[in-house]
Amino acid sequence: MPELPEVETVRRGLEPAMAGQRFKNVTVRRHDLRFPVPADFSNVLRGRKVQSLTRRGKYIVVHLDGERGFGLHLGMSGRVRVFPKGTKREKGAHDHIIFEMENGGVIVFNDPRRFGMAFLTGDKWEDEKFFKAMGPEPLEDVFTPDGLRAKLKNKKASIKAALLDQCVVAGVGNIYACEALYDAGIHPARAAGSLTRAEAGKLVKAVRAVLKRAIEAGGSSLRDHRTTDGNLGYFQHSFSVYDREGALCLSCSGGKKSCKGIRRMVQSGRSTFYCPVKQK
DNA sequence: CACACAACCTGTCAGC
DNA sequence: TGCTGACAGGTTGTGT
Repeated sequence: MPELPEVETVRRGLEPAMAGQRFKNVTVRRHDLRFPVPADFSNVLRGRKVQSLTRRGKYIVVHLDGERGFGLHLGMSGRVRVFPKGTKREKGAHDHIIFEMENGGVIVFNDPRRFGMAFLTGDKWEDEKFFKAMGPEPLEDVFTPDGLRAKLKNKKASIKAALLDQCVVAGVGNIYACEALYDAGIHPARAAGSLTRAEAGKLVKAVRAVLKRAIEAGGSSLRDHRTTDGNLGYFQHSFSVYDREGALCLSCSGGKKSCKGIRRMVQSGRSTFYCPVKQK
């Protein structure tokens, strides 16, 4: 479920439920996520007030009053569900962390595959190892064609693989890498270092546009993506190429070009979808 | 160093 | 209906 747009959607759903509130109790039902949840996680949070929530790449960072804070990552299958006071909380088989707030609200972190993470941060959360080497936020001004080009310089790996590298740009995952390359008209197998200045410009624009659209749509993603109130995201109906092998893309269905449709290939172990006519 | 790939773990879906 | 295998949004560690 979770690339940048989904994580941002979760952050927005979490904000009203957490910000300004104190943790009454935090229960870690399983510590064995991608990394062990710190043994003192609950104790550090209990009684503390949440100041604000930010997102960095695919991570959510919760800032506590005073010092410290904590981070969450949804992995592949993580979900966060908010149950305001008075709502009935259905229990799930993979509810790993339960945050009970002083106002009676309950927030549940659920993650079947347990690729997700929960960790404590110091006062300077940016110093955390997860954020140290992370690339620019794609929706901020720091993400520029020249900056991107500099990162890709001399890279022999494919541009698709490079986009998945969180050091190159933060928050882009498999779906939006495919979608952005399609938008920019760039073939996913191109060597990353071979992009021209103009192509880097197109790609920056495309990444931004695709992510923004997805956030506006309430976080996409796959059939089972849910927002914090349990509703389905609905961007899944508007992918251009992702998971559309064999179909004609918008640009080919309109014209008279002979195109056999969207193709699927595997790059560094992940599915890539692309249109061989539009993407060069 | 840079890159490709396996591993982590569970659920779902297509095919037989 | 039930079984098996392929595959799934991410990240890290290992091996070439």
